[in-house]
Amino acid sequence: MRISARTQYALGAMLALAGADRPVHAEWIAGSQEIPRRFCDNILLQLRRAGLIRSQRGPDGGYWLARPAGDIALADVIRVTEGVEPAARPFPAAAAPLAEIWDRLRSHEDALLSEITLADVVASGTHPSALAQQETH
Amino acid sequence: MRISARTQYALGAMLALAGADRPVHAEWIAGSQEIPRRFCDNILLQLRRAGLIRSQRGPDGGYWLARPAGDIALADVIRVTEGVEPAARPFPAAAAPLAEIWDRLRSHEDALLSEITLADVVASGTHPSALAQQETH
DNA sequence: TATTATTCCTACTTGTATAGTAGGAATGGT
DNA sequence: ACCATTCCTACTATACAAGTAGGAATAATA
Repeated sequence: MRISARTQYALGAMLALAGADRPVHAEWIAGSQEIPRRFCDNILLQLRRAGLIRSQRGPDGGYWLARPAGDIALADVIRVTEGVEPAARPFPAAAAPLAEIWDRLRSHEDALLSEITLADVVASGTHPSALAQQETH
Repeated sequence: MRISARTQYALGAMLALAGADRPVHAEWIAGSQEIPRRFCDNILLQLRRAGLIRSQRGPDGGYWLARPAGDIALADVIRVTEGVEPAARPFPAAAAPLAEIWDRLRSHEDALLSEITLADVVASGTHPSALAQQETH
């Protein structure tokens, strides 16, 4: 389970937005999440194009979530920054049974990341037990 | 869950050895698993140094498993080829709750790959149901 | 309308890892 | 002596990740 810096930053930015109650500047996001300033711009742009956040230009502009934090899963963010994987090269027939295992792992990962929302993670910051319950249902 | 070509090949090679009942040549392993010939050498060398396989030089030399296929987990092979991850960079404090999630995913992955052995995978080639039972105990 | 702060966009640079290849030395059977 | 094999170091080429550069577009404010 590879997590690129880009993805980590994107999730951080989304969590920052989830915790804010009004539009915030890229400057502030970058600062609070320790994201290199211009790289942050770059990532926010990508998130906006994907429809996860919205923005306003000019002084007193900023960014905010396009949907409530409870409606955005971690997987939604990750899919954007990691892009869609280029369909693994043709499998050596002899090792085919492994494919089933990779599939199982991928499914589990996908299920978990799809059911945890930004709101869950924000809540887990204050209620440390919140996330622990996620896996059970 | 990233699987490099190297790891995929290494697992293929190990499965090939698990299915053989006597020492086999790198030539044959490379052929049956569609591994580039010299890259295969390279990988077998790494597996031998890690103690997973043994070898014999000269004509009629070859490779074989160092332990029974039932005693070698997929994770044993993967740890060798993927090396040990270089301890993720310091975490932006603001996104700390994510660390817990990455940990959970990694643990699950590790548990699954540690309990499936080469023998299990070989068996699943003939009994397609064999692998499906693994996750339950 | 000029100024200024912000988002927006393309393209570039640089570092690192992956996927292999090259050339040959060492070994062991015949 | 010969030959097939494993063994070993080092090299190359490509792709991707991480981040930077330069500036255009937009919008509030004076």
